Amino acid sequence: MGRQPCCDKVGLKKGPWTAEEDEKLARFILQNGQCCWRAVPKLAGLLRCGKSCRLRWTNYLRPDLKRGLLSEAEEKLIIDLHSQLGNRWSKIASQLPGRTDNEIKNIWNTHIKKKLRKMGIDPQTHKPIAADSFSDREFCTDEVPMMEPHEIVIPCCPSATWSSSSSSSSSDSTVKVEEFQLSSMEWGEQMLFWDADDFGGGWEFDGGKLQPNFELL
DNA sequence: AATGTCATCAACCGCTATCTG
DNA sequence: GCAGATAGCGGTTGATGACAT
Repeated sequence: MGRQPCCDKVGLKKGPWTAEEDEKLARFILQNGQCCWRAVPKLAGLLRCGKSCRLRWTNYLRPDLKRGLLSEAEEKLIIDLHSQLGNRWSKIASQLPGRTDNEIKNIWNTHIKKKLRKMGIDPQTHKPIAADSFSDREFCTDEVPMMEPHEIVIPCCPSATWSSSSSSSSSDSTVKVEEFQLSSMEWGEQMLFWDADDFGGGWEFDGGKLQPNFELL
């Protein structure tokens, strides 16, 4: 028998969303709220499966989404949470208002992993990579010295401060940054970012096209 | 200018968890 | 308790743009 596919694949559109589709979906959700994703495409007049609609809304159309680069504090929080939670992206995302699990996953895989490796930290275990195996190419996590999770410290930029929303910060970490030669970290890289408070608004329909009306205050 | 390579990110796929009858 | 339906999650892929040669 086998389970039914999440949606009838025949005649359904795949691939990138058009502005028109975005408008239909956003308008529908804003008017009716989020419920019963399976029914959404039909009711909103979309040739997409409910799953695709949910993803599009969650990752792109939601008005409360932050856009732009991550702040240093957000990046540190992600690293900290990842050391505690592992690849539980949705759990991590729930601690970062305005960020999606997909976004965090992408940022982790493209930026943070590299940064940690560069720092000599294994991104999966959050443990220092053994000196001989740390040759900026291939890493063997089996050879790293054992270290308890509570001993891990996320090196931080001296000027960085935790926002009040960073409830689960690593403030109780005890290992000195210098012990792992991490003091020359690159956290100081200039990162421009927009804070949620920098925006006033969300989406609006302008001339039949869905437009973000985020205005820098 | 043309081509190749790499980085990024939106979107899809398949699996699991949860809900409902 | 069971089975089917649905939602949600995490891994992976593919399109695209930026950069290097």
